[in-house]
Amino acid sequence: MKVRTRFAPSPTGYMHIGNLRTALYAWLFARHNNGKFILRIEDTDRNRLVEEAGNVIFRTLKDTGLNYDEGPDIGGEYGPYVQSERKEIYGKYARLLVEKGAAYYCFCTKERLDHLREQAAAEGKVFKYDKHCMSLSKEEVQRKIAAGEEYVIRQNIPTQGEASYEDMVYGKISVPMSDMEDNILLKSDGWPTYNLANVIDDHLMEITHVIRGMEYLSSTPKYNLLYDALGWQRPVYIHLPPVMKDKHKKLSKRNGDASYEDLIQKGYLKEAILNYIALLGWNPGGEREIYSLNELAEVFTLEGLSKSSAIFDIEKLTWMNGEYIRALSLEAFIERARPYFEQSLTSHVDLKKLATLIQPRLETLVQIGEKISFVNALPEYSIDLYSHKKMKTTPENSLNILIAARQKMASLEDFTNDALYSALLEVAQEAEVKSGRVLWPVRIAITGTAVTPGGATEIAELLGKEETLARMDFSISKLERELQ
RNA sequence: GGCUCCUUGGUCAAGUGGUUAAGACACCGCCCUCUCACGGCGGCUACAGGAGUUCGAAUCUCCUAGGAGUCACCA
Repeated sequence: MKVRTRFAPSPTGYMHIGNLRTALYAWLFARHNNGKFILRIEDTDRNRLVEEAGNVIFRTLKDTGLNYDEGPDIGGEYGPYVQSERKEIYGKYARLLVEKGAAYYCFCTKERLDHLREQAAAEGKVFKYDKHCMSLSKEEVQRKIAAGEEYVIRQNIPTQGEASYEDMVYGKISVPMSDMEDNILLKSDGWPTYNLANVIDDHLMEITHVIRGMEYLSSTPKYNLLYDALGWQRPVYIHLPPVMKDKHKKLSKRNGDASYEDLIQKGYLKEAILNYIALLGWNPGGEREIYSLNELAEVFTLEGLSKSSAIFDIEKLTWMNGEYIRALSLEAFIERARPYFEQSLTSHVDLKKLATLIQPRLETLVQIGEKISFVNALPEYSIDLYSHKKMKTTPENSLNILIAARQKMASLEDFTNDALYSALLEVAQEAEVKSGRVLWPVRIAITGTAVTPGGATEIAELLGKEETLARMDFSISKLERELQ
């Protein structure tokens, strides 16, 4: 059997991490099995459409490398791949279901339904449609339709027995028929509901494995009834546990910002995002955690899927992102980081040198700005920074050291890290103090920053001789002034 | 509330009757070290609770509790 999976989002907003993970798993399963991955847009709810949403889906899938073999914008032999372009198909099958007795026309008004609902609520019962219109004769139905009465088509669900199926992750699921309602298959506006459309499309598109969120776990038996009525083979079901924001809430764009695009905005690498969410609810068994997309496709199997929900942990993603950043070649890193450098760097320094210092110290790309601000200009700083207990430095004992260091540095032809380092060690020796007594003050003097990506000599090399000496001079006079 | 499902440390998780109950993130400590980070070493913390079955239960059964999903002319 040729595996065919699909990702079938409705274009009603942004794509968040839970959606992306569903797409990822469907993609991985298809790729692992040498099958096809299909994108289908489910836009039958004409009221909830969001203008840009379709494009966000296309863009995200392309950007992440979750390439689809068939889809709205690339076509395929099972198209169209947008439900709004398949309207007649659903109508046709809805009527076929009526003929087979698996569905029926319903003319009940909203008023009657609301009344029934209120009644049920008053009695403390769960509302369930009473199959009122099922008793209508064929003639009555014809007459009403001819008279232009609005109608829907409802699924006719047996009142007795149990409906069950085998889910690949949750195992056997069985639901009493009596708990299922005669859902609407075709709305009065002529559009199908998900209940009908997903079945028709998955079958017509020859989807073999339906991979989707577990919110469909208990309604799947109803869909199976439709497959059975039509004499179609049921697909294999793979329901996924949800990705949570915390113990109680599902991840949502509203109360967090875990959309894919938000994470990219925050400086996360797409590879890290994919890698992290792949492991949120699935694991390959071993201890390895870093996998490229293709490596994931190689090892992905259903056995690794878990049944329980998983909380999205930004901390771990952040760690993994750091791993990905560090694994980049210097060139690749500079390429990725360029926009951030351009945004926050105003002075001219050797980008390669800066990148070398910064790359191993980054967890996200946006941290670049804060980490390199001292490069642009010496910030306002307090001379308290010269105090460091472990280095045994104070503003007072730093002053003379800085003067000596400044003189030594000025005499250097070769203003590189190594040369600077040995020069400053000499200063320490001459003053008969430990290296930290000179390296710490120098770093503070030229950066005015407590924590910097690199030591005193690395930063001196980065800034260059002229700038370094200028900053030394400034800091020396600042100290002289403030120590009076 | 009915129905469906879930439950190993703060988080992700290995584990499928016999283990000192892995590993990772986070946190803490130490080491490395010109600050920080990286790296190395070590520590902390878990089988939701209770009954069974069994020589033996995180693993099997039942009950309880907690949680999630669903109960739309949304998907």
